[in-house]
Amino acid sequence: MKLESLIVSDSQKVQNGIISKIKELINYKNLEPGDKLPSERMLSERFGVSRGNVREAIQKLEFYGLLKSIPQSGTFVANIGVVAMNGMIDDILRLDSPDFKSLVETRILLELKAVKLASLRRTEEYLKHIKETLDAYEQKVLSGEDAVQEDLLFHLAIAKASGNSTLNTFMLTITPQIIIDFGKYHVCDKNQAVLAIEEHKQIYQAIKAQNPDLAKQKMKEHFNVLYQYCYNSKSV
Amino acid sequence: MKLESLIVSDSQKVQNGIISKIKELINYKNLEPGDKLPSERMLSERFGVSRGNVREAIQKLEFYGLLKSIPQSGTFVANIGVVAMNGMIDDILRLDSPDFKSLVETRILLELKAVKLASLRRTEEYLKHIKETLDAYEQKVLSGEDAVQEDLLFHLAIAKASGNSTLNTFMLTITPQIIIDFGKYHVCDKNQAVLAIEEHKQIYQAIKAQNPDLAKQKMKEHFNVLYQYCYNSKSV
DNA sequence: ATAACCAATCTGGTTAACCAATTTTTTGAA
DNA sequence: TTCAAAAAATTGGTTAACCAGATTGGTTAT
Repeated sequence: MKLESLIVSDSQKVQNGIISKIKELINYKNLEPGDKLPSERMLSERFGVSRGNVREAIQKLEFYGLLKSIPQSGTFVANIGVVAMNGMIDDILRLDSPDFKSLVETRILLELKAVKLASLRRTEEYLKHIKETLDAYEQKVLSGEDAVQEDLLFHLAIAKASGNSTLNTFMLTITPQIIIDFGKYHVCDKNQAVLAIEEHKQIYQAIKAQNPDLAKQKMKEHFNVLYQYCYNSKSV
Repeated sequence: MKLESLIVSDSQKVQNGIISKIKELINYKNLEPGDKLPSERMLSERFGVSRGNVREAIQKLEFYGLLKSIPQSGTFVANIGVVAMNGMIDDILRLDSPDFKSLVETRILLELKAVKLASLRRTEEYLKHIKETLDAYEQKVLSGEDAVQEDLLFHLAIAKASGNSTLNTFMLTITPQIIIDFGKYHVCDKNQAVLAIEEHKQIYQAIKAQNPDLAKQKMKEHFNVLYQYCYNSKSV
């Protein structure tokens, strides 16, 4: 699954259509966990679409854990009942494109947790990595250059140090979209970049000192501009 | 991106190899944002792999916002500098398979936020949907049947009511894996399922009353068994 | 009657050929 | 010499043919 591209393309629509058809088929045939789906070829013929389209739809459902393809054998309904199957497919079909507000809101949630965990769990190696990204950011800003990338890498380094692989993955997922929107809305200016150097340093020091509450507090302050931008208030 | 399958397959390895090669190429040729990558055919020949493999690798990097393919034109480096590009590709290559602990830890984080947001933002329609899943769960448990699915749908209904599409997507992403692991470790027994009915009702009432703090508190209590399981302590 | 075996068939996965749109090069008239 | 128009080459996307392994049903030897 992708955290879909923001534009709902035509192929997206046909894919959703196929997913709906597969859902109907599972209900109609009363397929239960472990049952085999008709072959890709049969599905493509029955639905009147190409086999590639069917494969894409199956892969998407496989990503969400609803189906399981086994080579040279078939595609099987995962170990999940028809009720949850229906509910989740409906959810998947109605997945909204992520809006900027929800992206930022979620980013803040993830980062505040990540910085706490990083404070508790950081190894010397990860701490060193954070320090490197910190220095790189400072150097870039002080030389007057744009440092959006280095800022990003500092935050990703913290996520990596959190020791939570799921958190890290999610951060990697939303970061590119955040960057794109940041560029679009011109959130960062030079002045803020200079101020952020000190904020970054304080966050780093708190992580180094293994003080999770302080680290979270400093990260919160660092995000104030984002809060303002999205909610027009200092706290949520 | 997928939140990769837990087994690192062979094709996974060759894909990571190709991603590494693409990274080296970008560095070697000093490609900057907007520059065009060599065509898929040239890359497949240069790397000695099939064009399909190259396409997969490109699509993965496209998912993380690092590349952008334009039909009948070419594949381009996204509007992100070489520094962030290198850092993010390294992160992507080193992405760990999500372990159960990090999944649960992240799930709790997401749900506690979701239940607060749902309390604040729930519409009558979403509230009704939550109520439906609540009743379905109760009925299933009281009739002595397994109700893992209905439990899941209750939690997903709350995520949907949070009004945060990114949060909702992430919940959908980790839920299947949680279910699989739950089944594996036999976390839920009949007794807990009955107790959970009351907990669900209290959560629902708090959301209905638009009391975010109470809702979060009740959700926290509901998760106590998970905390115990993962940390051997009642709170984190 | 049963178990072992084998070949025909069916499966998802992979590869190569094809397509339409785009870009680049060529061409020829002004 | 210039520039527009057309043709050739290149692009990512799509489709159809092919592959190796799993399944299945029938057959045969025990």
